[in-house]
Amino acid sequence: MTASRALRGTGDVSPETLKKVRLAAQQIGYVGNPLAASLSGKRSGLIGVVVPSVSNIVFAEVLAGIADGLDGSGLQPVFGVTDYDETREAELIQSMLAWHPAALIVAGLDQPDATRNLLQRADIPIVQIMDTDGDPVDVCIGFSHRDAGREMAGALLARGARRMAYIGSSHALDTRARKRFAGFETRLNEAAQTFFDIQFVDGPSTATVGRGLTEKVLSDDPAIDAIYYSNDDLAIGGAYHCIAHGLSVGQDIHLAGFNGLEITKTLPVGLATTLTPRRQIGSKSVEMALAGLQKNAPLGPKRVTLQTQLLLPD
Amino acid sequence: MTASRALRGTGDVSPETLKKVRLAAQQIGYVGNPLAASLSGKRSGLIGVVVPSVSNIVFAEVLAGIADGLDGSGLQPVFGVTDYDETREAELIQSMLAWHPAALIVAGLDQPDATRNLLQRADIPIVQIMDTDGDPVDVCIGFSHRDAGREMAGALLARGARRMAYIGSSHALDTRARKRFAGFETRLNEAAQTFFDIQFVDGPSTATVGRGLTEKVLSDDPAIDAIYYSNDDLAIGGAYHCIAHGLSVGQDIHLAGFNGLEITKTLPVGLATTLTPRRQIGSKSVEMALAGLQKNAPLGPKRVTLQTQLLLPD
DNA sequence: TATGGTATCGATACCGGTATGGATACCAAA
DNA sequence: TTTGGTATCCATACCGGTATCGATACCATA
Repeated sequence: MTASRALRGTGDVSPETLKKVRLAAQQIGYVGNPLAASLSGKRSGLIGVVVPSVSNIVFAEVLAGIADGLDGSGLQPVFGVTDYDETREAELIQSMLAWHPAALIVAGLDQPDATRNLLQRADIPIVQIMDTDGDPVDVCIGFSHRDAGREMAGALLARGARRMAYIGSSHALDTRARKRFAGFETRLNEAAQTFFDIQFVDGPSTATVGRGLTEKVLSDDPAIDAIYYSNDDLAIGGAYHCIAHGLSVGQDIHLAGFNGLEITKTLPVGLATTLTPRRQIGSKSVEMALAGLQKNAPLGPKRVTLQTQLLLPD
Repeated sequence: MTASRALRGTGDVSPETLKKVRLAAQQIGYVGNPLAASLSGKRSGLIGVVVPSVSNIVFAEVLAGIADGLDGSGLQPVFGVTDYDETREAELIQSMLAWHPAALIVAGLDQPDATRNLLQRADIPIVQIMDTDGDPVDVCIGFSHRDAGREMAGALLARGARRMAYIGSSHALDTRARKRFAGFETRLNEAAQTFFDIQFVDGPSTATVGRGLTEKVLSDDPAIDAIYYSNDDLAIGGAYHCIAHGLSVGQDIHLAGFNGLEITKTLPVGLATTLTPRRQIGSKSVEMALAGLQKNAPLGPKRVTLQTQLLLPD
């Protein structure tokens, strides 16, 4: 018992005993068993992370941020991938909770009620990330997709675009893309405009798909002068189409993506996009989770909204 | 005890008892505590994953493959990110092992001896991934970077390239990039050739950096007729430079990357690249780990080499 | 000297499962 | 009837820590 206290740095151990214990531990190469510690103590050493995808660079960067934020905390991240499947998400959360994690980080605010209840009952900090348009179970951090969509619409209108099309993920799957769409459309309506074409992607959003749909949209209606894509991958495909067909982006047509991927920065044609603080969301979400563990600490804000940054070509 | 056996499906439970137990469990909403199970039984429910980076899409896809392969196995993946830092890697592996995971998946074959010993002593399946040029601690799955480099060199030579440059990650950090470089160079030497310029990237490999270094290489020596990049991100930057400057890729200059990222497929200029089976490495590595857990199972191969695929523009 | 307080330490009881080796019951064979 | 085997079930002892509380020693104060 004294040894346990000594190694953990909990009080009630004399300096000399502490030294002796440390030395002994060193010599026999003692390594604590966090499994046992988690089972015994109230505090568990695991933190659950549930994201819809990792092969998407956006969530990968969130994971990176989480790993970063967790550095030195002594917590190990356990992750699960839902593949945008609500059933799978519920199962995953179930099985994560069974491990009695110290906290849970979950992407999105729009879980079905059953899942929300599950989270609520868990009685650990629940940090919902990537979105702030809605009510968190506990706390959330991210940004407003609705505002991002609306802002981009405004920017395109300001550039003189009048005949716009949308190319994006299926709304059933990606609720955040839907919110951007809604925000964008609202702004259009305010300007007495509307989408002239809407193309939904089913399957993964890749440049290849984006290029194909861009071609389709423009051949169906060559007068289209702006396309809003639900993400940069698709938009890059659109840019490739324009490059290949000699269309002058910024003149003939405006392209707008979302995320502000590094690769859009050097693209030889101007792409509008919204830079999202993904990595920061990851690391901050950890901070919020950790803060939630301090039982006496002042309750932080329920909702942390980070700024996105509109990136427009010259 | 009987309940434990019933729920786990271990034998020695009568059909009726089994039914009763299941029903009762259902009714009280019993969820087992894998923490306790892992502490008690010899088998743990965690599997460790150590990768150098997740914000790199390549490793992100490996994680996706791992999550995929783990689906239904009842194991939870715990991950750690080393940031290409050997010290950090050793620490991470240490702390993962403290959790007594069922198996460990680690990127790379070239850990320092101390780390290898650590792994060796763990007495669980250790699956090293992404590389097969070397000796695994236990088993490994991946492909030969040396061969990939050599193959690409051959392809560029066959296309008539004679004055080649290399742009890539620092060799100190990325041992696999170094192996590709070495393979490439060996092939060049066989053809009595050598690199005319070598530019090392420090910091992350991005399209922006690739574009900048490409500009530098070509302005230093406009006669360069092929550039081998250590990955597609850099190569895409090179492609952007060429597009922006009206260089005819495939004629004036050949560009070769590595990984076969989706986005290179629709790039409006022809980029040579090597498609790597990242996702498959992830899922197969899980299979190998799981196989290693079956104590009586026939010992699988120590080294599984997957095929890469050379993708050349028309 | 008696009393009370503080610092330090250790015995004990869990945390929630699983491995193990009986105990029990029932049936068939001797 | 006795013996032995099989199918089930359960009591017990851990797994490796931590929470809790009592024991001890030592010092200062009355």
